[in-house]
Amino acid sequence: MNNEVRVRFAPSPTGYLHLGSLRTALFNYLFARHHSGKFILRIEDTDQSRKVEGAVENLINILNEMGLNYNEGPGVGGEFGPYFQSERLDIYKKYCDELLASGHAYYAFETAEELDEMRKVQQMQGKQTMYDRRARVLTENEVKEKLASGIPYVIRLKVPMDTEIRFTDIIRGNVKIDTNLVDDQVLLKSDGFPTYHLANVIDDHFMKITHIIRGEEWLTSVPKHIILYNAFGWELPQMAHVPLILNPDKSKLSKRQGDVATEDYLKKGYLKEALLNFMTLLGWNPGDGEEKEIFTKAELIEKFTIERVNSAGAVFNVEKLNWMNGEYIKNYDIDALTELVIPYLNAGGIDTSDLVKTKRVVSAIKNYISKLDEAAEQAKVYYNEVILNAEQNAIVNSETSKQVFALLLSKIEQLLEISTDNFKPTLSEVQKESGVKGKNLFMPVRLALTGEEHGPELGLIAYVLGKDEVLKRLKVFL
RNA sequence: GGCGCGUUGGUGUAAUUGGUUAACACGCCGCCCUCUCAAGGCGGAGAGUACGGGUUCGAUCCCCGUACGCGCUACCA
Repeated sequence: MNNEVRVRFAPSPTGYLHLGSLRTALFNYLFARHHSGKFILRIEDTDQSRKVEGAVENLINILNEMGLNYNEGPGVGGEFGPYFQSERLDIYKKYCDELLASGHAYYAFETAEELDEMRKVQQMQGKQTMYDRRARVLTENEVKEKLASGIPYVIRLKVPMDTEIRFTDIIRGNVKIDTNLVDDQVLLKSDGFPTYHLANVIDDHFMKITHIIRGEEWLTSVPKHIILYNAFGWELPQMAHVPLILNPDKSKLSKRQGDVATEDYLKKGYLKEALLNFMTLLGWNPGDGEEKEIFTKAELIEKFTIERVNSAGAVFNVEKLNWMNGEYIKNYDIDALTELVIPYLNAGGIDTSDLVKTKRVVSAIKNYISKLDEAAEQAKVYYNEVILNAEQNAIVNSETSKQVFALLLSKIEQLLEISTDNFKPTLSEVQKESGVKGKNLFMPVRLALTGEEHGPELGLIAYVLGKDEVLKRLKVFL
């Protein structure tokens, strides 16, 4: 139990689940399950100015919908809560005071305007913009006075000078950064809330996180965290910074260039299994020359290791997602698929009250769609009323067409039921006996049954319509 | 600008960790199937591993430099 793996997904509630976050959550989840460890959800809601109504609920819903169930966190509890940072303010305060007392942090009183001014000057001088650590020289009495007079303050980290922080990232290997380049980060804001850095370190420690798996954008702030761990005398968890997901132009995946919210993809009819499979393979592969690409969640859990996560960013390729989603649709259990497809058919104005027919339709279209929102368009042909234009009427009313219809009719009447297999042979018989073949044979039948010149193979159409409906439609043109 | 990270066909990834005709998938093109649009089957083009130097009998793989891309550089996460 002592060596139990504990990882966390710690999003700030922005209102939707970004695909990049989804993948981070996914990697954490797979890692935890692979090691029979715990997957924890912690909400990083320390930025009061960015609060979004309902964001947390939405986040939890999507996580659950995606099947990334967490062992501890909002709603499920756990012995290391609370799991909202906004409910842990007293903890941060306490440890910040400790830092102050041990000389690892200090008070600073600059206003936002003063800091802006400072940066502007630095910029003009061509210097690096960072806090000039001016408050470090304040005497104890000066600090006391300012505090007493009620001037707003922040607490900053006292970064040790002239040294180098080295650490090992599971994905990136050894990284080193000169501390002179590390900012005296604000730890506690003037509103009493902690910044990410402070809250993160404290929470990870008390929640006994063993592995920090998060986005690459955090890599450069690791030194700040290490300084904090050292100041507290706490053991550093292992770290793995996963690569970013990119737009086709290689910039960080953004709203401007398409959908980035997981819920948008779900809405369009990407199956969660496919999305999970695809996202996992973006920047990871099982190695060993494995050529398979379709994996069940259980397989992913079994094979997943963070060591094999790539270090380079990966372009999000929707085309491939479409293909993979199509594969999942083709192989999905038909009853389950039908259930999933029904809302999309209804949205397209298709009446699905006849479940038997609906299921036939779904089995007919599943090979032809790559996402569920294409279902209605594909299914339309099976619900069409047959309305023909002049040209099409001429085809249907030709001498040979009438002959074909009559023959076909008599043969179908003898069939017990039309199946996907027996319709084509029946047509072949008609061909032999009537001498009509090719387009002259098929097109009239297609038009009579669907009113369309294009569409799926006739066997499929006849099967979906069923014997009675086929007969009915043929009789119209006799 | 500074610092950090990265770089294998258009895209996602392989390559028994220094010895392969650099492989697979998506996409693209062609053929077959065929009444049509697809699907499916078969095949093809496409990288000499960003570039330049090393180390080595031998580098996709190790080292250095350059270029390019991305990230960070907030009292946001």
